[in-house]
Amino acid sequence: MASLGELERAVMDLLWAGHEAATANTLRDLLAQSTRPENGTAGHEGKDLAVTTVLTVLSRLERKGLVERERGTRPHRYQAVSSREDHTAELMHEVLGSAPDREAVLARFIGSVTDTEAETLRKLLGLS
Amino acid sequence: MASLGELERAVMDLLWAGHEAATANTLRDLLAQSTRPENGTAGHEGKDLAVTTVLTVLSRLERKGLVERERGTRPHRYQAVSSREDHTAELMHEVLGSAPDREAVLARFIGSVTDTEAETLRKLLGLS
DNA sequence: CTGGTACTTCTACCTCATGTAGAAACTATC
DNA sequence: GATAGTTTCTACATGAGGTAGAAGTACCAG
Repeated sequence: MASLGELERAVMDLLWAGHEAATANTLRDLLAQSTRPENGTAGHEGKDLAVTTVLTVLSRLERKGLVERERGTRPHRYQAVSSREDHTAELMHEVLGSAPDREAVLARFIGSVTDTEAETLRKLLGLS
Repeated sequence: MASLGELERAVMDLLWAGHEAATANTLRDLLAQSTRPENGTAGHEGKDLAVTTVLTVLSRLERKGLVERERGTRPHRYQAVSSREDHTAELMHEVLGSAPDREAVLARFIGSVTDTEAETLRKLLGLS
């Protein structure tokens, strides 16, 4: 249950930006941002979607457990449940988890990581 | 372009088994195996699918670049393009690749790996 | 060579996820 | 209470994946 659609991902990108800034976005916020072309990442740039479209997507993301919605306030506030990094790492674990031979997979995985990243990993594992 | 359906995965499981044994499977082989209940992993256990169903799935897997088909021989022979481990590792890279802050993701990822696996990683990284 | 059997290709249908949005219900405010 | 913004419900279109029939193709037995 991992994959996101294009629009879903775009919305998550906005929410993840808010997550870093510890901001809970309202629907209006999101719409404003999505129209702004600077938001390259957000894909769907300036596509001028209907309000309800974004709402629907937010509901679906909520159902998927990726978004939390504050229903108390009047314009509801939406926020990503976890950071983009956490989410991605979790995804990686999901992918890895389905493998019978996890260690073999890890070996391959490590094999094709950039040098910088290998260095980072060494540090994290207390190797240097 | 990563995800596989349930049946697609089941078929890949069979083909991956063949990959280890360097065997190119025919349709008949696959059908025989899929009916065999020992093949827990294969899911879809003994579901007795129509021949064409499996063929269709194989075609789709071929289109996705996961399966290679020898068209020369009469019963065509099918085989996984890469091992399950390679494929999984590649998937992990795909997931990681979409992240802007790869190193942060790796940090989280490493944080939730079993001790044994951490040890494996140390070995792998120590050598390179 | 000829028919039957096995194999392959084409086409099709169903369901579900996702993108998209209108209609209606709701709420705060003037 | 009318109005404008917000939220919910409902709905349709498209594409992926599961499933398989019908028809075409190839190969062996006789």
